[in-house]
Amino acid sequence: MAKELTSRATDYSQWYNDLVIKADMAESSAVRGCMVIKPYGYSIWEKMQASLDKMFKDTGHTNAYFPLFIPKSFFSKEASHVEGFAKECAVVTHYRLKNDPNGKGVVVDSEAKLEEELIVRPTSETIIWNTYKGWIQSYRDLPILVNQWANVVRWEMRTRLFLRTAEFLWQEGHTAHATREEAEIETRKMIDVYADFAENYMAIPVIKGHKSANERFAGALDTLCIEALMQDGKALQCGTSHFLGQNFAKAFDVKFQSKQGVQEYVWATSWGVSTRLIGALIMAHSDDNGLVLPPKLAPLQVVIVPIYKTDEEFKKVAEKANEIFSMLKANGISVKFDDRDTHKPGWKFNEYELKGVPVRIAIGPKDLENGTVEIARRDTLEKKSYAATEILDTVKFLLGDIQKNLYNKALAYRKANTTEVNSWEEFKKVLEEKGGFISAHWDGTSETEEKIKEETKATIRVIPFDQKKEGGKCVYTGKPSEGRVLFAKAY
RNA sequence: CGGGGUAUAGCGCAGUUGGUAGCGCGCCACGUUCGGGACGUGGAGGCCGGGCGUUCGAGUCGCCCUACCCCGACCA
Repeated sequence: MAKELTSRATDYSQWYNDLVIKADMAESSAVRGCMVIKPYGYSIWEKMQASLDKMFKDTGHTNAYFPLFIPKSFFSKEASHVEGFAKECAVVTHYRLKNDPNGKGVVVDSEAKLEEELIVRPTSETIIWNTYKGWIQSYRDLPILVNQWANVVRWEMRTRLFLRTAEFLWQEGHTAHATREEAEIETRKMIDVYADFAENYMAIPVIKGHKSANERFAGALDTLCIEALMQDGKALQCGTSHFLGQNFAKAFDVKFQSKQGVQEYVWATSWGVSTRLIGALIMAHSDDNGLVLPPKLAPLQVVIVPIYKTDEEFKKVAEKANEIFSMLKANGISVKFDDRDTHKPGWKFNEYELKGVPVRIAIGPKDLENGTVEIARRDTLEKKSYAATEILDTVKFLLGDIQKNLYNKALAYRKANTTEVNSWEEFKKVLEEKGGFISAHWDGTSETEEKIKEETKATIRVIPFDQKKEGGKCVYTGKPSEGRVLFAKAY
C-alpha cells in the first residue's frame, strides 16, 4: 500500500503545475474549457459564497439577477469595452433545432435565425446599465448597490482548470452613484471587502492596489485589485474592483436630476470575484498530502474516526464518539463521525488529509481505557493525545490556530519571495532563478511595461496603495520613477 | 491559429519484428485483519478514439478525421 500512497502523493504534488486535483474537486468536462466541480469542491465554493454574501449585505448591497443573453448591439455602445469583450464570446445565432433530414440526430434549423445575435454574457455591465436606465431618474433613486451571483462565459483561447475556464461562476457587483467621490469610495470599499475576505477567511495575504493602464478593465478609469503569491512563485489576481466613471452611463444614457435640478450622468463601479478563488485556495495552502483548508472555509472542520476490531468494541467507541460529535455540533462546529465500516482507519486518515479537513479526532479501545482521544491537525500533521475533558477547548483552539498559522505561513512565504531589485540584470536574474514578486522602479509608461513583458513575461501585478514613495530610476529605461511597483509572472 | 504530445478496463499505464489484449490500483465474493491507505484466494470488467486503406491476419503499418493535454499567441 505504501507504493500507491507514494505515487498518489507524487501525483498530487503536481497541483501547482496542472491543478488536477484528486480530492473531489473538479474535472474537465466534455465541453471545451469548462469544468465539472464535484460536490466537495462545490461545498467549498458555497462556504465562500456565504461569507462573501454576508459581507456584501453588511455593506448595504442587495442581490438581483439579470439575463444570461445580451443583445450584440449592447457591446457596441462603449468603445473600450468593445475592444476588451466583443471578441472572445459565445454567440447565439439561432433559436431552434430540427431533425436532420438525413436521419442523423438534429441540426440547426437555418430558418430559425435570430434577427440580432445574442451574446452569452462575458460580464454584465452592458445589460445592467441598459436596465439601470429605466430605474434612475432622480438623485433620490441613487445609490443603487446591487450584486448578482451568476455564471459567465469567455471563450478564452487557452483555459486552465479553476484559473481560467471558459465558463465560470462569480459574483459581480454593479453600483450607481450620484457623485464621483461616492463611486470612488465604493470602489475602494469593495476591494477592502475582498482583501478582508482573502486574508481573514481564505488565509491568503494579498496586496491591495491599482492596476497599471495595461492591465485595467476594459471600460474602467481605474481598476483596483488584490494580488496574491502562489507557492510556485507566480502571482494570481484574486479580485478586482473597478471605478467606471461615467463611461457606461454615457454609453447607455443614464442620467439623473440632481438636487439642483441639473441633468447629470451617473457614476459607476463594478467588482467581482470568481471560482478562481478555489484555485487560489488550493495553490496557496496545499501540500503533498492534499488540500489544506482554512477552518473558516472548510465544509467539514472536524472528522471523528473510530478505531475498533469487533462489533462490541465499535459499539463502545461509537457511543463515546457520538457524545463528542454532539458536543462539537452543539458548539457550532462542522463535524462528521465517519462510522463507515467499509473503510479502515488508515484509509480514512489519508482520505481526510487529501480533503483538507482541519482537525481529526481518532478514538479507539486504548482511548476508552485511558479516557483520552487522539487529535491531529492538518496544517502541521501533528497529533497528540488529549483527555476527553479537553476536547472542546482543544478543537476550538486548533480551529483558530490553524486559521492563523496558514495565514502566517503564506505571509512568511510571500515576504521571503518578494525582492527589491535596482537593475535590469538583477530583475531578470531574480525573475528567472527565484520568481515571486519583484519590487522595482518603473517610469510609469505602458511602453516600458510592454517591453518588460515581451522580454521576461513579467507584468506589473499591482501598484500598491502603500507604495514605497521614493525617488528612483526605472529598472528598464533609467528614467525617473516616483515609487516601486510589484512585477511578477502571473497565471 | 501555430509548435509538440497523447488516445488500450473506472483510474494510471504496458503491449517486442503485424498472429485477435495484459499489469498495478480500484471494483465484487469469501476468509483472516482493523491505532497511518491490510493480506490471501477466487471473480467481473475491453468495438484498443473514429474512418478508410495495406495484409491471409492490424492495438501494432499508411492516410484522413476527431478529442484532450502541454508550450506560444490571447486573457478582467
